[in-house]
Amino acid sequence: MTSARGKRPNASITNVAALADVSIATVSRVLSGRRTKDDDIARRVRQAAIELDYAVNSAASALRSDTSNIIALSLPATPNPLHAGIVAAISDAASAAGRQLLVGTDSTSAGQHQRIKAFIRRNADGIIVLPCPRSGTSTARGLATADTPIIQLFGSTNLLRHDWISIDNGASIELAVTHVVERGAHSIAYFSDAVGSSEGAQTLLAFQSSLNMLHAHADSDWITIADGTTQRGFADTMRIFGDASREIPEAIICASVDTAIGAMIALNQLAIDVPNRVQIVSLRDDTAAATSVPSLTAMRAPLPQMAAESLRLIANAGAATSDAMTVARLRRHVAFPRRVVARGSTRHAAVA
Amino acid sequence: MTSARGKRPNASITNVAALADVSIATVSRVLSGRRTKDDDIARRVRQAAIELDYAVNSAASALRSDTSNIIALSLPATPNPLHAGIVAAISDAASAAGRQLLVGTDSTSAGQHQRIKAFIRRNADGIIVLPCPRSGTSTARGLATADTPIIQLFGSTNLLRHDWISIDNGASIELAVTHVVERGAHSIAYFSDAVGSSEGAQTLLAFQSSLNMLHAHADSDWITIADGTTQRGFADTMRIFGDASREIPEAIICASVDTAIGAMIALNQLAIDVPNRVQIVSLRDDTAAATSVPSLTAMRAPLPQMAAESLRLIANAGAATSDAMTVARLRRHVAFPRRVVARGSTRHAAVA
DNA sequence: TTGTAAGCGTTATCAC
DNA sequence: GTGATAACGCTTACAA
Repeated sequence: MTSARGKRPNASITNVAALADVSIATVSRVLSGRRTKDDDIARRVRQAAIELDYAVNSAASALRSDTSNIIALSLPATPNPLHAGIVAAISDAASAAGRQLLVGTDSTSAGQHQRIKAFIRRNADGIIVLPCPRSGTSTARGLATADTPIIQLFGSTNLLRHDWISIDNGASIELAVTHVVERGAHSIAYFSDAVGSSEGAQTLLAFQSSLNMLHAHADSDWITIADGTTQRGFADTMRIFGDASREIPEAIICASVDTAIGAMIALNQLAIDVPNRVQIVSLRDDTAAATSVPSLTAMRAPLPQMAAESLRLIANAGAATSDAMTVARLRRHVAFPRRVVARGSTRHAAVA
Repeated sequence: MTSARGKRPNASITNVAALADVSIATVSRVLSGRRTKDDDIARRVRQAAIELDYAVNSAASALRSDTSNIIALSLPATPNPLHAGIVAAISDAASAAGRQLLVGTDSTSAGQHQRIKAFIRRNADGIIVLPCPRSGTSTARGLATADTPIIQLFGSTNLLRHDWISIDNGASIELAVTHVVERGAHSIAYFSDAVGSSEGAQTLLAFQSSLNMLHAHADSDWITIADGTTQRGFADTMRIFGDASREIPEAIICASVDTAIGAMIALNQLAIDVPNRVQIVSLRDDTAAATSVPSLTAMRAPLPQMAAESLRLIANAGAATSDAMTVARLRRHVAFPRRVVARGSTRHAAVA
């Protein structure tokens, strides 16, 4: 029955001002950091705020100052396992910047367009969009005039006509090839998945040129293009490694974790040692990679960096528009390579 | 260069009132549905709103009416593939109820506690919490007094002392057993994962009692408890099905998709037909289940229903508290069984 | 540096 | 049922 228990649910700035014996303007200035001095007044205000368990009313703050401290994220509704990591990374970055995260999912680009407009109405500080597949250019038009910064995250082409943060697939596979070559592999198989023509072709090209650059080679039938299933990895591996009379590659690069695990099961059946006889790298990562035996070396998108960069672009966009106004701003494009997470399916790096 | 291009970015209720030649109070009433008549005035107001591309300023609305139209969701930061589906389901349900979704991720229950307090400060209409593993009871205490409804979603125990929506594991496995028995299986293997003692034990018990009830049986070494990896499914299946001199089960129930796929690869190696000789069901679903060959019958949590129920509980909580006030409200617990998604690894249902 | 006071756009209250 | 008007809690000129 102490007074602490019956704490008033929502104290307002007026209560704090009264308790600290200053004006509400001073309270606002101290708590928002617009008043830098750390004297007795500042201390009294902060003390009063703590005592009353005060926190600014975000609705009032948003109404008056026209800034919501909200970052919005539009996702495709298709439950992609990567989405969970993306949401977590952006949530973290937003929290670090003192902002909250509004999320919406839609299954069509038209729905996504509506969603983005709703975000703009909410006066979000910035909007991050993972475009739905085959999102038409229609998405871009109606949003061009809005002054809320919009960032496209991922996607194989710049569907929205805005700043774009994506994955550098060419650099990623070059890193994968480098990883196994540095660990002693001279011959490499590549189990590609047949993602959209341009992206898949580009990655394949980068694989070939990485081989040349690093003096490694691949027989033509070591490069297969199919789905990303476990069975496919198993079948391709059985075919390529099952014939004892032929040369076998010293490493496999797989487009998916499932394919890599299928390959590992097949190699285990054939009594071919991983990683000493054959090394395996997956271009994607997920929880199964860490739990397999041996654990699977895999690449992952640097989500925290990509999220931080998104927020940085959003923050800068505000400055840019106030400067350039009606002049069309340059669209920025930042592409990150995936990072290698070294695990048990590749060897320790050779000491030169 | 039409006037449409230069459309004023944010028209306010005053502009709409002027254009419709009514008072702002009437505009508010018409657009918020508090005025039911559909006469000329209502039409004029709606027309004017469309013409000006007007949408209410949510900050002002939230400030004045003390209701934010925001649902908040707190997730563990660990990137669980299920999270993507959960976010999508809740986003859909929230959109259907005219609300937006605020999301925060945290890796500790302490962080989650802070997050929830921030959501309460944002004046969220309701908060949905997926508790972090081993979240202590500390999470519950400080939040008990808040009148913002809080719902726990998933989790194996009611960590928060609030309404709770979860999965009925016993009913789920009973449905799985029924599914294969109805399709002709009399003997069933179970590849369990060793999730937390209570939940795992409970599911195992339900498996046994389902067998009894449906007159099916399982040899004791057909029930294995291990991790959920593909390799484990492969190894267990090779062991149980590889000895031609022994009886083999007519169905396998697997705790994970990966394990089920490992089993399917093994059966394929052993030239045992799926689904005609052996049927397979996974207790979880993911994208790999649909793409395997044959595709994998799997169970999934009814996320749309669970999300809708969450919002229903939140909506009702408002009514309940205004009635009961200081009286401790009864905590509600709703448990949904997973649903079977029938695919190619089980047969067509036998016609009785 | 501080306090005073004017709004931000909406909904609630009150007369009519 | 409608319209004038007062609030909601905060930020920000502007005056002291």
